[in-house]
Amino acid sequence: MELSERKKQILKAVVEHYIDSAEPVGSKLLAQELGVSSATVRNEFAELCDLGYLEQPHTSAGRVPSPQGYRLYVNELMEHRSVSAEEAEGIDETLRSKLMGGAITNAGQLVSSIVHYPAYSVTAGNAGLTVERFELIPVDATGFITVVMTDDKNVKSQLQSSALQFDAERLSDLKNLLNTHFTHKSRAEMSEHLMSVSDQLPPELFLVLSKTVEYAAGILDAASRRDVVTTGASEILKMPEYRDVDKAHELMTFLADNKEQLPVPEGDGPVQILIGPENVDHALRDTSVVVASYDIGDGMRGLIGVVGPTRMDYATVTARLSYFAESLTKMFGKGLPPGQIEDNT
Amino acid sequence: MELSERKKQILKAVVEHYIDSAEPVGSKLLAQELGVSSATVRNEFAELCDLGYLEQPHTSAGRVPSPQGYRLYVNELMEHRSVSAEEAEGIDETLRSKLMGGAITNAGQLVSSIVHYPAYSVTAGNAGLTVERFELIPVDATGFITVVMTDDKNVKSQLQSSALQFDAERLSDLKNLLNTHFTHKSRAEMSEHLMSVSDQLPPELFLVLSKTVEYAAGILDAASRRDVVTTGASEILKMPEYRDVDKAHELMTFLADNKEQLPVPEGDGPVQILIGPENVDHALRDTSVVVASYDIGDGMRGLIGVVGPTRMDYATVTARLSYFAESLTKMFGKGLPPGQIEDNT
DNA sequence: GTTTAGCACTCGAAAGAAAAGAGTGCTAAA
DNA sequence: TTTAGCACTCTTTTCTTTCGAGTGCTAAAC
Repeated sequence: MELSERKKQILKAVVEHYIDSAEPVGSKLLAQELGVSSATVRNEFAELCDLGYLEQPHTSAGRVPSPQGYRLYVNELMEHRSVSAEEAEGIDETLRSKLMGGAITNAGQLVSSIVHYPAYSVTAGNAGLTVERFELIPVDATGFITVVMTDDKNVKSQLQSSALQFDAERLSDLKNLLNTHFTHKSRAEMSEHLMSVSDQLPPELFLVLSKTVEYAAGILDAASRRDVVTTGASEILKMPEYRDVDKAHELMTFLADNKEQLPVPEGDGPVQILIGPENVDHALRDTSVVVASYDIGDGMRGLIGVVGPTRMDYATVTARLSYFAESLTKMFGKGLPPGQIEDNT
Repeated sequence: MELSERKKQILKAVVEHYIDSAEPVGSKLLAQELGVSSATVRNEFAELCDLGYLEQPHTSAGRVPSPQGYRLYVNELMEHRSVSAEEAEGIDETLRSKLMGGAITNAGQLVSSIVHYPAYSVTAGNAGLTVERFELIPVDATGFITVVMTDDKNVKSQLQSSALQFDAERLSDLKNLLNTHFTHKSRAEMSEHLMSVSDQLPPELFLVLSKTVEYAAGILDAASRRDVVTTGASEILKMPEYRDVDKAHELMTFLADNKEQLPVPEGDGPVQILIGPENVDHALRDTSVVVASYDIGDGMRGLIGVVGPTRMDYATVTARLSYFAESLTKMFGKGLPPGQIEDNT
């Protein structure tokens, strides 16, 4: 059953008042606002309660939106705001100054400072990554530099030393071996192949080879790992719902220790909203999460989320977060050279 | 004036009781413990108050150690505990499992989980670092890999592209140019030299050169930066002194936003303790900080600190922290290959 | 001279009582 | 269908009271 126009109006008003006061909203206030009597509003309240859109903390308190109420608000009632010029300027400025050659993992921190809720940032793991090319550069008698380029054109390198003497020729042989047999292979295939050549090589050489391969495997591992970074947890202490230290503590330790369980929706829309009990995780039962994804390039996506009480300022958060995500995407799209966006190499 | 033996004993007892109860300690309790009457203890209390070692929150409460009292306790009275076998095992285990190829910046997190106070970790900035060697590896017509080895034998690399065509010879020329004029130079010298050659080179070549030099300069910058990472801030919410949300909030935002101001003592001893007002920073006025430094190798030192209320369990924290720092030093000393201890390359 | 028993006193914390106030639900009239 | 009116419910706030731990001081005991 579709709600009457007035019921929607009332629900909207309740949600918005509650969002910025954190106090149950009573009939008198809305009566004034709608130009009807408080009794009328009360009747509507009662019905909205029956329908499950509102709740009352106790008999003689005002009404509070239920999760279902928030859901309706977010889906239909909320005015989709876009960021104001000043906000946009502020966000751009933040991005410019803080992300300059800086780690993508800091994205969460920036968002948190923009929306004033805790935020998290998920670096998309690239599981299918392989090595495109090995390069070995002699340094001295027993050491050389290993350079590994992955097929997303990232380059990592390390100094490697071995007991074995390596002249240029030998190094070149090793390099060829690596490039012919260990490129464009998955982690598992690399290990497998390493095993298979273990008895065809002199043991010292094999040792060096395996060290190099392990280094490369480590790079692939690191790239496939989905890293979650949370920031701004202390923001929640400003909110009345977390005046209760125990509640605050619960959420904060969750954000610190169980961040891997923060929602990572398989996205369709640009911004997704999870309200209270819609979160699978029990610890997030009375928080809401707003998540946006952005394009890193190479078809890969990063994810940023905002966590807050169900009484979250959805309109503002959604607007800022999606603007932020768009800006990030644009930034990457503009084709910054990989060396500059590459995270902390 | 030297305190009498009994006064010391009483002070010690007050500190230790207060450390684990967070309640002012009364004369009755100590009377029982020392085998004297409560009146005697009260007399001693009064004198210790006059001398500034104890304080009373209000007339009819027990006594609480003053910062000066803690100081005396830490300097003379505290039994310097060493970690138990189980603790040592636990710490070693933590180190082994979590630091495997892992970031040194996580040291703080480990310490925090070991001592149950917020912790911070400072990566020692190496300001005098220079580039030891450049290496350029051709990839395709317009791109090459830049490899930079610094004089601490760390190697970083990046893919660089340019509008200019680079054949092997030209690349080799560029490499020689870099290695002859831009190695073993400070950041400033590099920039300076770059300026001075700007008109002696064809502009396109100069562009590529400067990109490369800037990349190297960025690496030196990053290495010289003193990074501070804080973790475990939520630990404070367990402590009675931070049941007050506003206090907790103050400290937490300080740990999140002003971590650069956390004390970085120019160390002499292995572990340093700063008690309450001994901290210069106002926000740390009623917290204590315990800091230890560890050897990274190359003569460089890292720093880990623990932050907590003045009523901190100094004996345990000191013991665990110094054991942790020693273990870290040993780990580095054992000569793990640079590639493994190198932070997130 | 130091220690101890005794006792009146202080002050915060906890418990209880009372008042205030916001908001409701229901009924009956407009 | 809306509204005014009114009794009722609960929380919040405030004020008092009580309770008790702990003190400081004095005078006696060791």
